[in-house]
Amino acid sequence: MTTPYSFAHNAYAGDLQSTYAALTDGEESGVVVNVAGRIMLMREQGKLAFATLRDSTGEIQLFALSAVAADFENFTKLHLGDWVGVTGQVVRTKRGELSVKVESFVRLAEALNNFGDKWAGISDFDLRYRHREADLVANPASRDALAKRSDVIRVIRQYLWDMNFKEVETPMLNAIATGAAARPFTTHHNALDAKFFLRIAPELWLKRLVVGGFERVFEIGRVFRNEGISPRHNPEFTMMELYSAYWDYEDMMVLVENMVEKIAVEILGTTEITYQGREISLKAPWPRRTMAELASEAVGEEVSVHTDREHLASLLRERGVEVHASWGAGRCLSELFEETCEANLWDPIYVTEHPVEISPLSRQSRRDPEVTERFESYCVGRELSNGFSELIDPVEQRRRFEDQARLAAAGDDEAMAIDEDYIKALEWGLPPTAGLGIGIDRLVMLLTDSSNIKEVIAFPTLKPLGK
RNA sequence: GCGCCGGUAGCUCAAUUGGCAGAGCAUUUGACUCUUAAUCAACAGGUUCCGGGUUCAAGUCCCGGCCGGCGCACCA
Repeated sequence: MTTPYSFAHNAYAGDLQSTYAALTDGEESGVVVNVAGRIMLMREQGKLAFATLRDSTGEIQLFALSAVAADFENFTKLHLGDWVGVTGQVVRTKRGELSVKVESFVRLAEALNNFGDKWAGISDFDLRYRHREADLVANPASRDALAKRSDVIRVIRQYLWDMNFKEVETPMLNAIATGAAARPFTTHHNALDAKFFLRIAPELWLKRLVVGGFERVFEIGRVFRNEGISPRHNPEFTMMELYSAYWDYEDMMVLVENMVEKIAVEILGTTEITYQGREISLKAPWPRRTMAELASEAVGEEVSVHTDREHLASLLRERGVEVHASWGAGRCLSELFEETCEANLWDPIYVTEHPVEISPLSRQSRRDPEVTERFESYCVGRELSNGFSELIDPVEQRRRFEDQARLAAAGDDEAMAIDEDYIKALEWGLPPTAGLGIGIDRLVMLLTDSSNIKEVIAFPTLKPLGK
């Protein structure tokens, strides 16, 4: 059976539903339209047939009468899932369903596979993720999550464009993987006969653009981290990073809470949301607490980056954490915070003043040189964003990289690699700048009440099927 | 990577203690001029994820493997 190469489509289901909302039962509009989409349901009744047509805007009923529709016999032989183009008058049936009264139709494509049970859809995770196209047809929640993801990114872009941020793109293929603490994927360039790493963060490139005079930049793009897959981790995920010259971390915290509030209001119409059955308010401003304060409250005694390292280590061991020899007081404090506090941070909160030891790209605090002007926002027990006043001093940056190199030498395969080109860039002068990173996938999970990151990624990473 | 759980018709799911592998939907055929997951009747549909083993007998028990979910580890 040959199928057409195009269809003179001129109407959408959603538009028809609103335009003809006032059409009364049994009334005919006199308007003929061409609609197209997928047949989702079919109800035959002798010389009548009703079908439910779905397009990208919604659904509308097709009403076929053998006396009116050309080729009525074949209309009733359409399969669920077939794509059709239909020409007919907009009417409302006697029983009140807005319909296109079929005058002629053409099958645009045949569905050889079905889309699961018409009531239960497709629920098998393996099938849903390996054949997401079928999942999207079968499951409204899947369509909704990916549509909201698109909306989130649109709102972020508009928000930042309105603030004169420029959207830029930086390399994904890098000679060294840096800008974050993570193991990279490796690949090879044949013509250059060179080893490359897929980026783990765009951070350093973006700051080099600030050095070059782009005072406000952002990038939304994929980053790759060679780590385990879990309900909250996909090996490739989408990071939004932005940098603004002349800002410090407090300015950046204001941006984050306002932007997230704006996203929630634009997309959900409210800042009051439910995640996995628990209420959360995303309303700005969010509380700000230092890591040392939160850790102190949790352990019931005053601890900070100035606490004796061995004492912090013993507090960790009491809690069953294995303490590595390379960890200083800063790393110990951070681990203590993660062990005792992180999972309990349900409503949005900023955790600030991370130790220098675990923040190799952050600028030291004006208050205390052992901690940095860094923040992480937490929500539903997870990190939502990470930002800081950027370290702009090339000499100090080199010292920090050298500390990282020592960690790497001690066996930490996630320690940051030294980037000479970045140090050279800082020597040309990075103005006071604040930076931010937000994991888009996790933000979308929050806004779509998704418990698994795969739900908000069109084609999540799956293990290839063995033979 | 480790632990727990799961995989039965195209889809959603049953199958008692180890005892003939089933239903609904989809598909096919037939009936039906206002249906709404239409209804009714009939036909057909199986490597019970794969490979071994125990047993008179395995979807069910044992071993190994594959894929997935959840937890841990790693991390954002």
